[in-house]
Amino acid sequence: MLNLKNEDLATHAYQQVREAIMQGELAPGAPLFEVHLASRMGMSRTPVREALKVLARDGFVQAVPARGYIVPHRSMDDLRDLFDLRESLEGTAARCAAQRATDAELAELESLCVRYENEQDWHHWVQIGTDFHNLLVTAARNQRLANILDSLNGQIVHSRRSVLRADAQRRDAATREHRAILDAVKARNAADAEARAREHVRLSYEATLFSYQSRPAAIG
Amino acid sequence: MLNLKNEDLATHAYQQVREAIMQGELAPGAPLFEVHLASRMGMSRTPVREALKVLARDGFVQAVPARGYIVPHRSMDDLRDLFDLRESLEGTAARCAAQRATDAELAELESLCVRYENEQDWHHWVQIGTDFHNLLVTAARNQRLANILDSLNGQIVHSRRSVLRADAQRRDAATREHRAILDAVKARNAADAEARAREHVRLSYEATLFSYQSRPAAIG
DNA sequence: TGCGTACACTGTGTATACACCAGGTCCACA
DNA sequence: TGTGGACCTGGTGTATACACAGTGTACGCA
Repeated sequence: MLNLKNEDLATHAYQQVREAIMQGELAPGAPLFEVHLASRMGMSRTPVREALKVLARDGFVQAVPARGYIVPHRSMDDLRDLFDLRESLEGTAARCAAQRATDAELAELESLCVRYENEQDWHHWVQIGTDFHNLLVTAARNQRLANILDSLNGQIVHSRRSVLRADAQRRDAATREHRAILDAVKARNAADAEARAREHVRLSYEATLFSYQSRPAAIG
Repeated sequence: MLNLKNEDLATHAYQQVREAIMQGELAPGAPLFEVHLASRMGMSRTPVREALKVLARDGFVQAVPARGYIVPHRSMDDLRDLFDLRESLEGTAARCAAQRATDAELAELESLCVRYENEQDWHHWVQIGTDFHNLLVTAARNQRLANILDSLNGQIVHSRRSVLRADAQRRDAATREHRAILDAVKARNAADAEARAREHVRLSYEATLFSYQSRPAAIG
């Protein structure tokens, strides 16, 4: 097959499958067949296989020995593991950002935070929150950290969205927590930035658990 | 090729290449060619490609767009990034272990720690230290965390070994630091366990930097 | 009717073929 | 002698062929 884009097919397959899982088009429990994915994306099995190997390493899909792959169900333990890691790593990101962010980045973070505080439309609000997090991680100047967080966040995007959609109190709290993180980062107070970021993740975990108790399907 | 072992060739290739890099048989800067690796390991390019893709994701090799892979040089920034992540994640591992380790694991950790404190042979001492770390991570009950730490540690095994070999004071300090971590874990004091583990990683980073200033080649 | 076996189907694991691309070399020609 | 371009070499990216494994089903036989 001719490669029309300036990007190899394996990368393309990785992004497509990952996106499909994150959007819920591929639901937990769904088996993933190389042939089907390949024909759906108009390529051969080879790049699809390579993409699936990496997705499995990241935790987006689960390898079933000699039987292929499935989209994994998220158990409560798995959710706990994901949030434990996020707490640790978002904390590190905030700490490093407090030490390393440029003034331009701080200004941009401030601007995002103000928009975050005032945005009414739910979809926009979620997007601004994501942009804020991403910029904070960029400011931490650690590409490995960014890659790991990107992968972890991709795996809980579902539960996060459904919690925030259902819980207005949590939205307000999240907004205040972002502000607290930013204030610490702007003050170049690394220890406080880390503590605030960790607290933020811990509280979202608690909200997620609470939401799960009332509506188990939300986790997915 | 017939698959004689009960393990697929891609997995085998992954382990072989990773091990070769960790042992220094493949030095930083060395180009990695699929064909050569494949013939060296007696398999075709296909499983080797898959292994390299995952190794690149882990950071063990560096993809050169359209030109293959090389064993990456570790810059000072890269070393800093690796240690920042380790500090965060070893801390989390210790915290979780303090909460979740079984009594049998605590007993085994104690036994390893005593052997660590008394071992004279350098190679054995390093091995016991590794076993101690691994058991601590196992006790944390978080497979993702274990995978990430395994990969990070694999990437700094060189500098760690060379620092410890050259610096007897650092060896003594590391021994005391392990003891402090274990005491906190045994006391089920999660916060203290995390703090001790982080301190341990921070101090090894400082020792590594110091070692680098006197003998730059040690980092590799 | 109930059970076991053979076989077709459908998937993965691996090898291989082929297109394409980058870099070096060598030769023709100014 | 210096230079430009054809071509060779050796690599990746992708498609495809083939071997093998697991599962469901249909059929034969007790």
